[in-house]
Amino acid sequence: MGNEMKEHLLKAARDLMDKGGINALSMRTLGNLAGFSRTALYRHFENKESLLAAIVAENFSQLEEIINQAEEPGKTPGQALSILLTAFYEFGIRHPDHYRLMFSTRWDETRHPEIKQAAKSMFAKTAALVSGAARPGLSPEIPVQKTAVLFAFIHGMVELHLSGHNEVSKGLDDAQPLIDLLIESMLG
Amino acid sequence: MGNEMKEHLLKAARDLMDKGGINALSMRTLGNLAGFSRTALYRHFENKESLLAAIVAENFSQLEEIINQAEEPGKTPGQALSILLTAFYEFGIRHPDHYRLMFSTRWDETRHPEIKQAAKSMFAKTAALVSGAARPGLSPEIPVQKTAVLFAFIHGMVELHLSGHNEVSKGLDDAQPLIDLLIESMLG
DNA sequence: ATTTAAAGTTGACAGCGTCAACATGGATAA
DNA sequence: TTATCCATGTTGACGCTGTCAACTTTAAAT
Repeated sequence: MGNEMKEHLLKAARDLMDKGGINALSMRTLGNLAGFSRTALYRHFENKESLLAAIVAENFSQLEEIINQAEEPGKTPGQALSILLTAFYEFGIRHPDHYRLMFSTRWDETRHPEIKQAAKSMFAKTAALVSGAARPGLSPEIPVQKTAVLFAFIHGMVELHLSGHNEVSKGLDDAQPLIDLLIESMLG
Repeated sequence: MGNEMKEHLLKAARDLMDKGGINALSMRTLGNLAGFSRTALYRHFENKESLLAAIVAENFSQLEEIINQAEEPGKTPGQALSILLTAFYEFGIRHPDHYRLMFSTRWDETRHPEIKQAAKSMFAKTAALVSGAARPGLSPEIPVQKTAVLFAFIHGMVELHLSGHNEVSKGLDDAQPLIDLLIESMLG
């Protein structure tokens, strides 16, 4: 089964990244770590980009699952949004290299449609929550705009943290008040 | 004068980046483009990281200048904030590789203190505007938190745009309403 | 004028992604 | 059963990268 081999390679690639970051992941060392020669992977992945794309696709599934699990019943839309954004932020903090691979890379939409679709799906889920919190009679594009603001905010929070540029929030404990402040401002 | 040579090299480095992006900037081609041999630069910059750090330091000065120029008299703090964030966003859109170098890279605070200080200076300037818009008697840490939210938001907007992950705002025209929506929500 | 230090050059090393040529083995077709 | 073919894996090679060591040249300082 070729799929078995692919999964084996993806697992080994994750081990390399977990140990030494994105720079430790080279096609040659990956081949060796997996117990093959330097170029054996090229029978299973066209090139490094497609290997990374496969990892990213897995990550998006994982992130979507985390977000779904964070959903608890009996919450107001505002509380649900807070939980969602917090889970998103925590994912970024805990998996820096994977997060950057997912969101700081330009994934060609035509070459990697699964990735773009996963991102859109997450956006839609968030937009639904925002719409649920909107007062009836509100202009229909407003929730989409608010969702975009929330997404840009939480993504910026993660990126600033990962690059050490965040002068205020040093971790999740500091980020939580900012998340809630924004949600209150936008939905209150 | 060694400084002359440094400036010449930095100028050539910018030309390389402008023409072919960050990947086109290699020490070897830079040396050749500047009219020297492969390794001549190493007499002026310790390594590639310190060369990039010098470029980034220049960029921060440039960005600060742009932001200062965007300041117009006779504006409310909300309007001034909108202008500031818009100028920041536009800078990121117009200089993708430089922006990523500035904000998507972990610049060691002890090794490159100028860079960290430039970022803090920008943050402080923004915080002053937010404080100016705050109603008197407000808890003093609230403006700082609001500033952090605004900064994360605008940075996220740029990053999402640069990586093609922004499902809503495709450019400045689409970003402007989001910027103003957030400012109204936070300061209104 | 002699010493010294800065600046520039060439050769080399280890690493990278990736291609071409070749070997091997197992499934498939005759 | 035998012959063919294709998927898989290996080795060698190319051109690229950052960077160091050794050497030469140039200019300044004593």
